[in-house]
Amino acid sequence: MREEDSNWFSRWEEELPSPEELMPLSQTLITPDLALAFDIRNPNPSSQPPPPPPPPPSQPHSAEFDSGELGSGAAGDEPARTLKRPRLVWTPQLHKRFVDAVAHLGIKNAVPKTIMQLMSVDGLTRENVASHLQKYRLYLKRMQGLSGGGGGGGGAAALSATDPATDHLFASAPVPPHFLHHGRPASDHFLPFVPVTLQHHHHQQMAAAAVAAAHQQQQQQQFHHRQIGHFGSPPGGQFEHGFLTRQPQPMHRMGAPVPGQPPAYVEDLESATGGGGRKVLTLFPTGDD
DNA sequence: GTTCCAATAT
DNA sequence: TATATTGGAA
Repeated sequence: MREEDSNWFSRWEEELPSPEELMPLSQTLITPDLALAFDIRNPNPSSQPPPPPPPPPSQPHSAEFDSGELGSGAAGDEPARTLKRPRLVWTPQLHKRFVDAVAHLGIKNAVPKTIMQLMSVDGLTRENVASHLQKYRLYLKRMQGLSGGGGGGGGAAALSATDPATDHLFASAPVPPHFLHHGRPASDHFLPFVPVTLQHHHHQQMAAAAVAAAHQQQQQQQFHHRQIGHFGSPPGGQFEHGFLTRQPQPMHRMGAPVPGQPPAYVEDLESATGGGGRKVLTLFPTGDD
């Protein structure tokens, strides 16, 4: 049934590559390195955490981060390098950005490094993406397998056929149809991100205040909100984070004729996609569930 | 030398 | 289970 297929396309076309949708996302992961280097802690545990991370000139004490303790072992000397980061939790938002990046790049160029660059998530490493990509590919392959059966047209069949318990995360993001069909770059010839038009916005800061529970515009999917142990999360306080999206790193490419450098995306507010509800994108659940 | 990818480990 | 880490290959 081609009709269903085309239907898919239509849907995705709308849902997918909107540069605007892609760019504004601002995720922030604080790496232990940076956290330590900048001494990020809880400057204002009272109510509003408006202060971005200005250069913290003074530091009374290290917060729960290092503080000494647990001296046994070889930890306590040079924390900065070779530090193990906490496991990255792939939130639906993060995954969405991941999928969008892959969709824009096309399967050919969708390799960890490129994906990571386009995602522009601070703290995200190539390994993180690679690992996720591996699993994502398996997911796609699986879907290909059963979408070929006579069931019904891909989407619906795939959705119902896949076990929600097996891949809820993946089910939360739209899957570019061409992924399932053939390896072809989504970009025919025009698609390297459009350097978002600068939007003059006097944003002061975007520290997430961690508010309402997370409900996206996505389909009716349910997620398990789980508390994750993150980096500088005070065990009894609120989380603090909110930073800058990763900036283009001064890296010189070696023969990579792919899309030009990831333009420095300007931060921007995300406008709801017709839903009407504006949502604050926060990295972690507030635990207010 | 770097990055990808699949397998394997935690 | 989900993610990290490893090791071989391009």
